[in-house]
Amino acid sequence: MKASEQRRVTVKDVAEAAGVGVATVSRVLTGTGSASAATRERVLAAAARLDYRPSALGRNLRRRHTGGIGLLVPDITDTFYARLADGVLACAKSAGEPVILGTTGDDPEREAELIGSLLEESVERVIAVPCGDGEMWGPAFRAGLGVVFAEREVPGRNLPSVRADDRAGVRTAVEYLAGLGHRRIALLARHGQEQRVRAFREALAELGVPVDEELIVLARGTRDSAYAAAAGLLQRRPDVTAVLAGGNMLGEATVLAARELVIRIPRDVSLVMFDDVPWAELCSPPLTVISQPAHDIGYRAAELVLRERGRPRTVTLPTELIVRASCGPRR
Amino acid sequence: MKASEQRRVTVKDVAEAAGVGVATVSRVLTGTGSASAATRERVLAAAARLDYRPSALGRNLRRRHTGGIGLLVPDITDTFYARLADGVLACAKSAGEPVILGTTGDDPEREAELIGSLLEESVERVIAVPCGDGEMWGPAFRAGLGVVFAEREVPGRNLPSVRADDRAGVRTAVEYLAGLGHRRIALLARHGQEQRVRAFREALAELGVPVDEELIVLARGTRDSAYAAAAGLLQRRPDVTAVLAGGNMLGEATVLAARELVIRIPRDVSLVMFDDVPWAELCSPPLTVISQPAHDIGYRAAELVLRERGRPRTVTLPTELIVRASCGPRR
DNA sequence: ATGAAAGCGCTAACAC
DNA sequence: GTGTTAGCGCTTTCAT
Repeated sequence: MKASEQRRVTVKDVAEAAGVGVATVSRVLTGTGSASAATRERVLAAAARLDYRPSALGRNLRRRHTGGIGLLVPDITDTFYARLADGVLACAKSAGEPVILGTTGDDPEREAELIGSLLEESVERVIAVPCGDGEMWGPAFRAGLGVVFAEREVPGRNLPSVRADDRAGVRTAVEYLAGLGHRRIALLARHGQEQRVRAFREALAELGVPVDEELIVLARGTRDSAYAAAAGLLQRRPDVTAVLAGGNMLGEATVLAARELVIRIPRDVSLVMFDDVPWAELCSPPLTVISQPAHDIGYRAAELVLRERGRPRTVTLPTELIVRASCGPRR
Repeated sequence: MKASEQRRVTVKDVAEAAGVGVATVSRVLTGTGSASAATRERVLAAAARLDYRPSALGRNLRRRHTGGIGLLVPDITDTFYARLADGVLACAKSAGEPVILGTTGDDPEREAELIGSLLEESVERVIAVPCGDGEMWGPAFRAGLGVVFAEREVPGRNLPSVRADDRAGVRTAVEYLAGLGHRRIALLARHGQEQRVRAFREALAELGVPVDEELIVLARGTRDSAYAAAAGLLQRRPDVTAVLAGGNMLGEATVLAARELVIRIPRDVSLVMFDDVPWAELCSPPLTVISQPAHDIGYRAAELVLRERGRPRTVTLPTELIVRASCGPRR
């Protein structure tokens, strides 16, 4: 007998074995409706004896949706998103829901494709770090999809999202740097993090530091792009005295580029990195960072998408400045 | 009109719009059977006009299985597994299949739970980094699940798996260390990496270095456990002169523990870490590593599970010693 | 080449 | 309290 010929145990089998109708089995197993203690007992026993596992396929088709959660991140290789995913998984686990993971590579087209296949799978809840301007979310909403955005939000519409407090984080970093005497501060950010760019401009303005647009450089979410951005900045503007890297990959790229160009941190340039990662402490020099609760962002997003369908809430989580050794006074 | 009241466009709608039967629509869309060029045209046009998306639910129920791939890793926060997952995603994307991610935390019980829910979802292909002795895989095989193991394998049974060449990697590291004059070499490994432990003993034996069992310490797959293992080893045996960390988290823990105990690397102890990660180069000192093709492991595993059902193959990928600055001659 | 009809496994009306 | 029945959306014989 080949393994592939195994017939699946179904409600019908259980019903037969327990001497009841299929509906009763369904009721007992899902906890819906009522059943006498005696029958309940018999059904449970039969199910256990046959090692019955309800088919999610049948249930989902009937209910016309999947219980699962779609999770869309730019890059699972970036520890920030890995931690975020971990948070989502932790919450989904307690709800017993499967998580379907997709990576967008920060490409709106890929994002649209992924949304499409989630729709095909009848997934009705998704957590996403959106890229692009959010055009592609139209079909999703029309299909009744419950969406919670994480880390970033889509401009325009007012949609549920959970994010770190970028404004406060950037502001804290800039104030710290300015307090050390820095004036030519650069910002390295990813596309889609306009929030941080805005906050950066504001913080500078409030401190009376003129905004030099050439010192704000945007990168895509790949290591190569991050490196190019960092190296380009450092070469083009050797007068920068401090840089704020808007993410751990950007921070990594900055350290690498600086070494390559024999620019010493913090003697020649100070560095503050967004997102605390384990290696920040191991780095030479240990990096001063703005830590973000990546895990919590994921967890809260999952809570929102799971339990608060419809209520568009937006959650902002605090960041924290952790001073280590990558910043010094203005040279 | 509430969004949730949207009725899904079905084959029936398309059939009606195209003036044909549902069977024809199905045939045209799946590419099965035959249809005249004219009808094909009409069906395609109707489908496009109605923005029809076939429901995976219906199809899967009918076919009695899901196309998706289950992916089980110990910890998505560990960059090795994140890169592995990335490889799986890359391959799954080209096949258009969704990936369901679950984390086991290296806990056999959790692993069993996850296998169970994959079975409920009728997933028929899974890629897993197994933990435990593989008892829990029995039900999976009985259900006809196609499994490919990654990074580790389950002892006993001969099952498809793709792994880095641990034997060669460990051997290379040990030879390198021995060549530097080291004799009291410790190994930090994870449970489930018995392969590496065995290779370690063999390599030592071949070089005529006596095996000191106290110098082989096993940890669970968490940061805390890794730190405890590293710190414990370094404290208990201040005479060790070199350590081989069997994974990036173990390496991280070793650097941290060494700093805490004011043990200098490489002056006091040399360190070789399994798995090259971006921060290895940024670390102080830059870490000498045995690099592993994490992405490829995932990609190949996905290829195997997708295209080579049934043929139990086992793939071994090469590792490479990358010398940086964390090793020195025996003090 | 194409349509009608039979389910896949499940749940929710609806009867009793 | 419990059984019967009608689908959910799709693919696949089986006729035509």
